[in-house]
Amino acid sequence: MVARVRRFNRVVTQRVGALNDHFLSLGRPLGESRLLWEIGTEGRSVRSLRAQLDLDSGYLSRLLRSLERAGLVVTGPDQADRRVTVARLTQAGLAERDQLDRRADELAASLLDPLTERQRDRLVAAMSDVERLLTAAGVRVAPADPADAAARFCVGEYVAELNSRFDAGFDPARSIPAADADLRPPAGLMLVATLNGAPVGCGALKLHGTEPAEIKRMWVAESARGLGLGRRLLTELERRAATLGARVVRLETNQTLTEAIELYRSAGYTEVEAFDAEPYAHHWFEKTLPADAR
Amino acid sequence: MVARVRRFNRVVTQRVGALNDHFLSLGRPLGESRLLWEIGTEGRSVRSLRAQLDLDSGYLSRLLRSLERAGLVVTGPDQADRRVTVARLTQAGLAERDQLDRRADELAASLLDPLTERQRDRLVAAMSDVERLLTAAGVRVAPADPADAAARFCVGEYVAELNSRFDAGFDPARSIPAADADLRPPAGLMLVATLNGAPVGCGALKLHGTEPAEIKRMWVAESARGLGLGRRLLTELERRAATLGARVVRLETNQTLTEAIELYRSAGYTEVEAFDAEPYAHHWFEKTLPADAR
DNA sequence: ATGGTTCTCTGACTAGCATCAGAGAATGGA
DNA sequence: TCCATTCTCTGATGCTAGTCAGAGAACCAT
Repeated sequence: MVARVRRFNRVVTQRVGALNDHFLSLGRPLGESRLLWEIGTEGRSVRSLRAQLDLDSGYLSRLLRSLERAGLVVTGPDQADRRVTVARLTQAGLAERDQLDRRADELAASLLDPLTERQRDRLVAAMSDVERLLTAAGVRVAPADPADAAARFCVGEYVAELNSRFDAGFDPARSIPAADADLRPPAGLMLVATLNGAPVGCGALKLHGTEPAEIKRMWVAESARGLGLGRRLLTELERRAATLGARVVRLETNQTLTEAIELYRSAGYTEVEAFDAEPYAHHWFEKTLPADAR
Repeated sequence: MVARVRRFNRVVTQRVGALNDHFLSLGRPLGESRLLWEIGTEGRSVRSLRAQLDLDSGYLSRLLRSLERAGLVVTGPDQADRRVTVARLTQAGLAERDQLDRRADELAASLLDPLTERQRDRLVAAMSDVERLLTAAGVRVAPADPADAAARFCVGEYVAELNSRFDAGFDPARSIPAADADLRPPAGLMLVATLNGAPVGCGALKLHGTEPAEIKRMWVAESARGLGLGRRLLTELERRAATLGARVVRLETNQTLTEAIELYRSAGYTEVEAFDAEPYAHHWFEKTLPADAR
């Protein structure tokens, strides 16, 4: 299995990676081209570019200066926060970015070109699988403090989504509360999933000693669905609940969250009588954790 | 379709490419590590390294000098041709190469690690597909002179294979000859397929004006089977035969070449009476070229 | 207002990757 | 034997990528 992955790595870096770099440099250093691309049509703050491309601030500054000298970029202070510099593409910069776009299309087409129709279809299908699964493999799940920016972001998205999906909206003040302290060891814990540094999912646990633990705040970003992330978060929460003493985990959910309900059922949860008075819940589930996980 | 390929390129170069580079440099410049790897356990001539890695001779020399200084490599003149330098790994060099090997395994494992069993199986299956099809897309098919080294190599392999597969061996002297001149414009032509510079297949055409053209010397290297290369060569030969005036193409083959017979049938060839006295043939095929190809 | 923090920029520097020109040894064919 | 060619190496040189330290402006909480 590992040998197959290595073969894949070799072939792909040779055929795609090298070509990619070569195609995307239009007589310009690769770093500059990449930066030009990432600035995008709308312009971006230097701050966010630095975070995403993971570049040294001095280095990035120099790259920008070089693009500016070439007349492809203009920079200026951000209105809201004048420490922040915003970079925007000029007409010439936009034109060059378009050209990069076209080159990338050509590169992709050149990969497909020598193949028959059927081979192309199979290649594209296989590429989609690989891309999806590599993305899934790139998601990191780790405990986080509920007050962290990433955790806050996730919970905010979670609330917003419930509010848009529940028939009568969702007001967290009316729901059974889960304060930060409840989701922080030793009372509980919170897991946050990140992809390339951006938060894309979360899940939390309220512990009650050997009494059933409660699963809370299960959320997966729109962009990260179909990667099996919900199941991964759920499995990880169960594992941690078990090692922290729980023999049973339970949770409640709303009837509009059909994919979540499906997940719980397929993960071995069974529906039980209401065990609390959560006003937004229609279904209550619980699962006895396997003995070997405890 | 192109957009999907581009997504794939982005995700893969990010997750595989970058990691690859990072993993494979053990405190040593990437170029040196790669060179160390390519020298292999058996040692290689500087000449072949330069050809494969496509490096400047001065640059390569410097890299070798650096590895030599580090005690990982020894170089010496080749016995057969004392202009050529042969590089061999020392014990230390072999040990470092082993370590690179292990790192590459780790990298591959780290890609699979966060996934479930099922996801891994799917990922590996999709990777195999992508790898196979990208390899297929990397094969270049181009006309070549029958006297070129690559063409000679292919025909040599072709003869060797027939000799090993035919029940009574194969002696080209007893077969109907096809001299270089017959396979060179305007009398005919020869196509050679190469993968990363190495010849992996061939096919030839003997033209007879508007009379049926003959297909000869169809061969695909063991290592390049399953890529649809036989079909691609055949299609390309037919196309060229049509543009050069032929309305029909024909060929003869031996009963032991079952996959070739299958290819001809599925490509629309029908079996006909013997049209020549080729002693090694059991089946004679012909195909009328579609009018729009002429 | 003040002190700590955030953000960007400049200067100084290093390592790596690469190319070109030319020298010198070995080879092979006329 | 001689001349063209092949092969490798050294020297000179330039660009790219990236790091580190520190300065100065803007911001924010107190």
